[in-house]
Amino acid sequence: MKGKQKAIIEAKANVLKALGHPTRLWMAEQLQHGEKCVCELAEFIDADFSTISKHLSVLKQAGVVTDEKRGKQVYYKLRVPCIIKYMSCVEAVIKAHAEEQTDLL
Amino acid sequence: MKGKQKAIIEAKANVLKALGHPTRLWMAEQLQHGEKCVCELAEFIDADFSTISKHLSVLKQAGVVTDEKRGKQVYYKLRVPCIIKYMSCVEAVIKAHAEEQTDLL
DNA sequence: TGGATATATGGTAAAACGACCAAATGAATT
DNA sequence: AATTCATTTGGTCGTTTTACCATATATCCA
Repeated sequence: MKGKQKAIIEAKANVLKALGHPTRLWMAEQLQHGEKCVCELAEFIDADFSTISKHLSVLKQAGVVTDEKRGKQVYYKLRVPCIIKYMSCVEAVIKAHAEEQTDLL
Repeated sequence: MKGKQKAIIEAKANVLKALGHPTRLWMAEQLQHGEKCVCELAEFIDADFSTISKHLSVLKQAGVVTDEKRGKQVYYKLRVPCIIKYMSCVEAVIKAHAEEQTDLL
């Protein structure tokens, strides 16, 4: 694989990897209808604030979200909202997979 | 978050995580137009056969691909092809992200 | 200015991951 | 039945991830 192709696929994998954690995926889904501040997200996540902050940082580094500080709070939003629309397809995967496993019983 | 919602989001994150590795993403992309056997994929990957096999196993466990043994060979295919169509959106993310970083210079 | 609030950063330990090697399996060929 | 080919599995080890705690930073309010 050539250098550029390789770089592209690595960048794409990085985006998917960033979304590949339950907490981060949940956060991204919460942002699909608009920005939220950290505290709004944190309200529903049972983890240390520092953990939440680091997850958001991973999403940001991958380019999935952008952040903006306003007053005391930092607001995050999806850079490209389609990233979450895709979830319907991901759901199709797990549904098909689950059905197959159920059929085994 | 309730048990079922939690399980769903974990399964979805698992799918994204499975695709969140350059080698595995590349493999999935190779399968977008139909099945391939392990040896066909391996031909272009510079890694041990056992490594390749384990990557395929991760994709399979996540439900992204299914496998079928025919003769001496094992053929893999995407369970739900849309999983790769989504990549255009992932690309939009990295493009937007890259542009922003370039603007900083 | 001092204190409270919101968020980020550094350190650390446990767990998960990824790559390799060696060995096992399973199907086809001799 | 023995050998070969395609793939998987088990073991090991260095690297990365994740979660927590403690501490820092930045903004607002009194």
